Amino acid sequence: MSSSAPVRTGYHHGDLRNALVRAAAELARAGGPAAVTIRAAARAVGVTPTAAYRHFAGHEALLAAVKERALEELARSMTAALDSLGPLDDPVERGLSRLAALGRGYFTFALAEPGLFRTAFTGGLSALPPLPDLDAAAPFRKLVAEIDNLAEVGYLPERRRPMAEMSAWAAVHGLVMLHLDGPLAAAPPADRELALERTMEVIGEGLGGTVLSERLRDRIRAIVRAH
Amino acid sequence: MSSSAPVRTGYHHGDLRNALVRAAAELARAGGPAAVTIRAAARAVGVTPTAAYRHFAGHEALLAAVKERALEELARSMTAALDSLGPLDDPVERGLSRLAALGRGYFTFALAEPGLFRTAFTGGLSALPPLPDLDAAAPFRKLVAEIDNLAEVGYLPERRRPMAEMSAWAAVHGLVMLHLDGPLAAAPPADRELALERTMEVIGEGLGGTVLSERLRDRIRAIVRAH
DNA sequence: TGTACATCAGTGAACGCGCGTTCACTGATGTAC
DNA sequence: TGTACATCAGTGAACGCGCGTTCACTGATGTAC
Repeated sequence: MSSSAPVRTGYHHGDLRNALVRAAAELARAGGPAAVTIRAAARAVGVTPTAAYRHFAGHEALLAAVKERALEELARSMTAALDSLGPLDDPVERGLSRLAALGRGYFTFALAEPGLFRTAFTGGLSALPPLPDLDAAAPFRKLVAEIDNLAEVGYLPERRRPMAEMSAWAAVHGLVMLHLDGPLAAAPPADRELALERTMEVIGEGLGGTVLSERLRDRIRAIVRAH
Repeated sequence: MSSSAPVRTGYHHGDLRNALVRAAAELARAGGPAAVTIRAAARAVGVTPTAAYRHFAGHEALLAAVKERALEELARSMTAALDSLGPLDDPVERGLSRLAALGRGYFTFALAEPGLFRTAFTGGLSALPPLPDLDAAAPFRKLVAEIDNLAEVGYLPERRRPMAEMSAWAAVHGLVMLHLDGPLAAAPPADRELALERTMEVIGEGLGGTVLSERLRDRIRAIVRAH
């Protein structure tokens, strides 16, 4: 009944750090970045705020831990979308499909878990490491891998390779913003799906500088639609 | 000397509402959305916080006024970029050039006035009206006009028209995010320019589903580079 | 195997902060006659 | 042209809020001998 009343055994918690991060992540899920406070997390765990300072330098450190967690969950959503793809022989078709799946996974997570998504990217995209070591962030690492593959496979000519991951990330991330609190927030579902579909097409064609075949476009559309 | 000491004549201000919005906008410029408070704005004008309540329902109303102002300034930056374009005869070349200029204007404003930009879009893109009446926001209105033109001119086939403005906005907005606090924030200027250039190319080619001629690509690149 | 003691992980009370907002008020302005 | 009075636009003091953070402390744990 009193699922909100935290029960704790004994004086020592044993795993307080993790418990606090977990609790803080739930706060973020429900209320976004502003809901992540040391006091609220401690309250949820059933511990004094002071106790949190044994495990975190301060509020900022707790928030950073939550952001990391949210980023991992985002990466999992992207992986899930990738895994739901059937096998494909043609390498270009396969590569473009995987790119579209990544975008779908990103988008789906953002709309399903706006609180976590917003928390991951509160204070801008500062949760992502600077350009040289972008691979440190799981979601970006996945994207870079697919873009690299698209280059190897010959779809992305060398001239078009630089910054291709930035354009792709930007388009999908921006589209999420448009949906989360923006003009598309209240749009009919059909419009929203169409917006994602068109954006993935634009990316697919724009990156390679290729006009996609009808068949390839259909594939992308199918992937984007199947959530 | 004491430029920060607000001097006021008489008991009645005469134009307090505007003075407060102006002051709040300066706070936003310097410190982003969090710096916009009723108390700080009143302080800057040299008036009691209570006085602000004669002109604004509360903090939210003041913030909304600042957002509006910031959006207008953004629109002006976009217009300026448009105006700096030379005359062009070929309608497609002209249309694509204008689209690129719009993107450049958006980008330039965001990087030059991060505080105002962040304030305009704090709480997501909620400063923008919902889809049906997007034209109410000046920056979006400009974008839609150019996309419409691209359709009229025959560059955007009917199938590709829907949501084209969303994809374009998303890509540029997302790219700005990547720069403002993201992985590109500390990147070398050459990389940052390249990212914008490539993104505008991807949009240009991806929207129309066309491979741009070498000449057209050069034009876009030139526009993006000339800030 | 028992005990002394250092160390670790919590408690409880309190602080200051700056904010948004409300209250009863007063000085300035303008309008009817 | 002067005056009474309604109205408007400010003042000044105070509230409560929830937060982050610090202090001196105490209960629990584990290790040396």
